[in-house]
Amino acid sequence: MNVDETTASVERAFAKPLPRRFFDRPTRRVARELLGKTIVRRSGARWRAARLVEVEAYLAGDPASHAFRGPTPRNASMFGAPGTLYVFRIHQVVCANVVTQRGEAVLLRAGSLPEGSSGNPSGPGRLCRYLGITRSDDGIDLVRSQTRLLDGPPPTEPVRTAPRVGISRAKERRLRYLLWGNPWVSRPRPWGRRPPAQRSLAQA
DNA sequence: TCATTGATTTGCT
DNA sequence: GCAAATCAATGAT
Repeated sequence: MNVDETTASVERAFAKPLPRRFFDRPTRRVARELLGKTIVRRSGARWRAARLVEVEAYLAGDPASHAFRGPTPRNASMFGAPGTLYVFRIHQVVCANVVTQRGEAVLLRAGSLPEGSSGNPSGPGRLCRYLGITRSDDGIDLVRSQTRLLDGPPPTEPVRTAPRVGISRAKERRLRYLLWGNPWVSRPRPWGRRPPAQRSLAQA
């Protein structure tokens, strides 16, 4: 889905979300392939969308995962069907994950804005704030609800991995996936002071 | 019931 | 770059 599309074409795309089998695959693969996909939230004729530019994988047996110690009231939706949304609160902020296989999920860390939209979806909390995701969205089905993931053209930027952000355990695992050079990737950005290529600025 | 901790963000130095 | 904000889920007592 592209940034300058009309509501009509959003509706068309909305009718064909990523199928459940997309999510029911090894989590790292889903994470990598979620880059460039678009998350859309619709309420009536209004909609908001972001093209994912940064995610993190949380795996079974992963001490950094909320599911590491098994199901609890908070993480229950991580054990739901593939394509379930897992929303949790951290400090004063909510973050959203896409459930893949049982007890595993992909944290949505940052997106880029459709042309003409304003907001700041650069960061897990900011992305949820931009999309209007709240705790009450925990457990919704991304295949059938008014919040969906839509396919799109493959990213032009290279996909790179990096250590995950803000965790205290399993810090060394490179389970953060991002579009290299994309200005919407949240901090810390793995490239330096300046963007690695002018070309990537066109992706904003 | 109590203490600890955190998949963040913001603002200040 | 670093620390404070701020609160509920979680695990320990």
